[in-house]
Amino acid sequence: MKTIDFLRGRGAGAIDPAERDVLEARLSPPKSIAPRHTLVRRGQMVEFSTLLLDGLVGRYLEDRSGDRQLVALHVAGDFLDLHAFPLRHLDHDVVTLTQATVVTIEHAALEQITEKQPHLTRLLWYSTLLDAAIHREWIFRLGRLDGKGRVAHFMAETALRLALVGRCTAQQFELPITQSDIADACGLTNVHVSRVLRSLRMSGVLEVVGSMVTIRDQQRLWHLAEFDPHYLYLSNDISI
Amino acid sequence: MKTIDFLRGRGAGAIDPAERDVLEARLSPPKSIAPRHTLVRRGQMVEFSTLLLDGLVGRYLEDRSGDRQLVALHVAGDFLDLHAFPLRHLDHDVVTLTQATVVTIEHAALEQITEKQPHLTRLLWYSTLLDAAIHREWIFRLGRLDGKGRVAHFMAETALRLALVGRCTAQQFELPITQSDIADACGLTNVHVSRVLRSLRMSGVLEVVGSMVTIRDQQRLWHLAEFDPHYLYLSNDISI
DNA sequence: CGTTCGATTGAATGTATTCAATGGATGTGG
DNA sequence: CCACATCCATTGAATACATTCAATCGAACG
Repeated sequence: MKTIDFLRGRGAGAIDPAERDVLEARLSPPKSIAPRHTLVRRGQMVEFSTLLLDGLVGRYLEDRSGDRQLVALHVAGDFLDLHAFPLRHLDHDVVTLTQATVVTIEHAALEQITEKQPHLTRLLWYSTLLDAAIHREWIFRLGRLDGKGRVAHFMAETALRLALVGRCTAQQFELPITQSDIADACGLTNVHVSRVLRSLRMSGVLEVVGSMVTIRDQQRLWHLAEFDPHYLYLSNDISI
Repeated sequence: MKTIDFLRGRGAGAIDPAERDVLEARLSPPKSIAPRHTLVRRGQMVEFSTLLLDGLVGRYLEDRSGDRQLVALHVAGDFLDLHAFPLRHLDHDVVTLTQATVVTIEHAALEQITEKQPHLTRLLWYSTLLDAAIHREWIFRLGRLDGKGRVAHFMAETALRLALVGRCTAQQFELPITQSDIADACGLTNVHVSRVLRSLRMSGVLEVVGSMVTIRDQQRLWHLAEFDPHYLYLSNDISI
């Protein structure tokens, strides 16, 4: 079995092989999940956490009228709900966007790790703080950027995070989600996302054909997005 | 010295007196900080974390033109930059909004705690995850609410968090910050915040006189804000 | 073959911004 | 003590941005 992508490319004091073994030994066998399947519902007590091996998963808050705000998008290597270990239950829903492959780890096992493996514990903690750093950047995206900037920022971030786990090469990546999903992430309507993507395409910044995204001009994309990957805490040896 | 307000009113398995002693024994003497003073700058390596005893502190991301997006507002009892312990440096600035009183704890001391005190470690972890939960709600606020809803949501959250630490009684609280600060938090201009506050005042929902905020109709405030305090992980015995 | 879903476009509307001007409150130096 | 500057809040007018509503179209699916 392929080594999991957990924390791959991140600046944290690397997870050492022994720790990786400790973690992997406690993981369930991989499981495949259908698209648009709810893994964890808001408020539900959870006894285990889920690590994403492949696919895309979203975390959602719902408004009164049932419209969803995407508050996080997860790619391979991300823990989806490690937060639920200290918190005991989540304040939001966790839903697959695409077909996904996951493994789980019991909270009892995580508790053992916190008792016996302080360094590994700090790495797990660290990974939840990366989520928080990304949350903050999403606040910035929504609070300070217009539609074009928001979509550009979303794409810049997603490309980079996918690149870290080998899912974006030569400025191209598969993003098998709808324009409504992008709208949910960017606080826009699907109609406006359509117009924004056209504008990005027309100006030669970025092209979406089917589910394949191609970045044509990264410099302008990053400029539009006011994008600075600092917040992703990449290791120094990652070239962008 | 008054017991610190850390995790007061939260649902976590309570911090027990022995643990509280462990923590308090390692805290520096209290220190007073002037308003608008930068405590931690983005990217700066930090060797200690800061716990807020009194006052208001903001965490900011800056855009290219120097405009700030507030990504978090901290009240008494909050750790301002516990994130910096696993992360080593921050992706944002930490700035006092008002006069503030803080104590610090060395990262070396926190590391010892993670080696010897797994339960206390989980509580510290938990407190950073509360920050993340609040981040998510801010994403919702910016992505799904209009100006009136955003300001209402900001006020509803702030009132409740201040109430937890005894700084909001009878639906009144001191909020000695400017309309521009509120604008920075809500992704609006100060001009529009002024209009929104007028509208909230006119409709009898909320009144701001000087730095004193009075909630006149909590039910309508919460409705406008689509506010549900679930995400604050309050203990069951907290009445709102 | 008809249905559904996602993407696209146009027109009208609404919300928030920008720019500019004003006024009150506070603080400072002459 | 007054004159002046500064900060914050407020208001109006014009503009920009995004939404809503509605219609169309192609592709995928059963």
